[in-house]
Amino acid sequence: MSVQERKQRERAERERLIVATARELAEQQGWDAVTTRRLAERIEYSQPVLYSHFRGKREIIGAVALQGAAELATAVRTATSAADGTRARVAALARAYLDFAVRNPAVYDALFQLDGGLAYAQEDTPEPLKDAFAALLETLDEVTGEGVDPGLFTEVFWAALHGLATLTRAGRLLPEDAGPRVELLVDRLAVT
Amino acid sequence: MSVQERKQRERAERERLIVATARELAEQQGWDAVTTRRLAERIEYSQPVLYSHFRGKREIIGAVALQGAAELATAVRTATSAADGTRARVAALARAYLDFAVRNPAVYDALFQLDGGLAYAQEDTPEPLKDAFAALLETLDEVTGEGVDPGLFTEVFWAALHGLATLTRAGRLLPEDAGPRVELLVDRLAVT
DNA sequence: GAAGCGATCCTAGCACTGCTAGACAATCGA
DNA sequence: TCGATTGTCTAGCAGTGCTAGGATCGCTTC
Repeated sequence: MSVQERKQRERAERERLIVATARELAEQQGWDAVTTRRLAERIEYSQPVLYSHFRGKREIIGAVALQGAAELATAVRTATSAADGTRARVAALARAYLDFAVRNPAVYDALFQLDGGLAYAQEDTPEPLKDAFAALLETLDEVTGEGVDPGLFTEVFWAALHGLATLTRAGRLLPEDAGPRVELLVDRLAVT
Repeated sequence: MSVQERKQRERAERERLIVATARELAEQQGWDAVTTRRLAERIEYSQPVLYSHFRGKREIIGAVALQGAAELATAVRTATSAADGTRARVAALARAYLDFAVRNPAVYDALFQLDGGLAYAQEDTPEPLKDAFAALLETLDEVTGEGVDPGLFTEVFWAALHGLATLTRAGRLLPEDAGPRVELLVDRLAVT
């Protein structure tokens, strides 16, 4: 049995290598540069090997997205837990979220921009995605305000952050005023 | 000279046909289905003809985007001018914007999601894009609040709308609660 | 230790993409 | 009517995601 176990281990290791390499390549040169040929070459296997691990490129993007969701949740929780006071916590959340988008553009794309074949806002939504949303909700729950559903409020707040992140990165908004924009958003949306 | 004029007219007409066909095809089957071959076939010319009008596919997307920007501006202005009262005007703006995104997904993508080779938030930004932003600013100026730059406020409000539009359309938010989300956004962001 | 068998991987190829060079034909001015 | 110019098309390039089929390797059994 140990032979099979070793093989399984090696297979899992190679799968990790594929995802890590795809992510690395995407962060370096954008997702357009992540072709199956280039990816195969980098992991030093032939193209079809990729398809023995994933159904296709889409699923590879999905794998990167799940990894990113977990990291995003961690980043948000770390930032909020280090902040004192309600207002500061929400501001920290917003900054951490936008910071993540700036620092990991390819991962952010995989999560929210590209089609990774993942289910969102449904029962069969993968746990990391649900948890990332939960990480936002934990802090935003405090500032939802009376008579408003915390889930709904979180969605709106998240959408605003997402809008800022994507429009800035696509050159639709100049990055210079990013700071004041976040301050304005927090001051207005959050009830403290 | 009239011969040349006729030719110019015919050329311009064909260019309109290309843009209109690209838009139609994109709305029907998504931008992925808009290949240069399919597009050429639909306008009943060969592929290279496209390249005598546009540098490439990107520029065709850009042309659709400019068309969309003008329509978006009109839609927003029509909606706001029909509303009575500040609060109602802002709500009408938000609904008109989101409605435009839902009704013209491909055009919305061309404007804010895809690369149409256009300059945004700069001096050489095409007029229709500037004007679409101006259409938002005209109404949002009223509810900016003291001590806040109207341009900055418009950017934030716009980003929030953009976030709602894209996340909803990408399946990240369920469309059911679209109404309450807009109400919440307007109530919180706008100072009335 | 050898033989057979199954899992694993690669070569080669399909149908498609955006884009372009060069041949060809139609139209214009002289 | 002739030459030149403009316009259009055919054919092809390099690249894409993905897959069928054969070859090779390593494990298991005798």
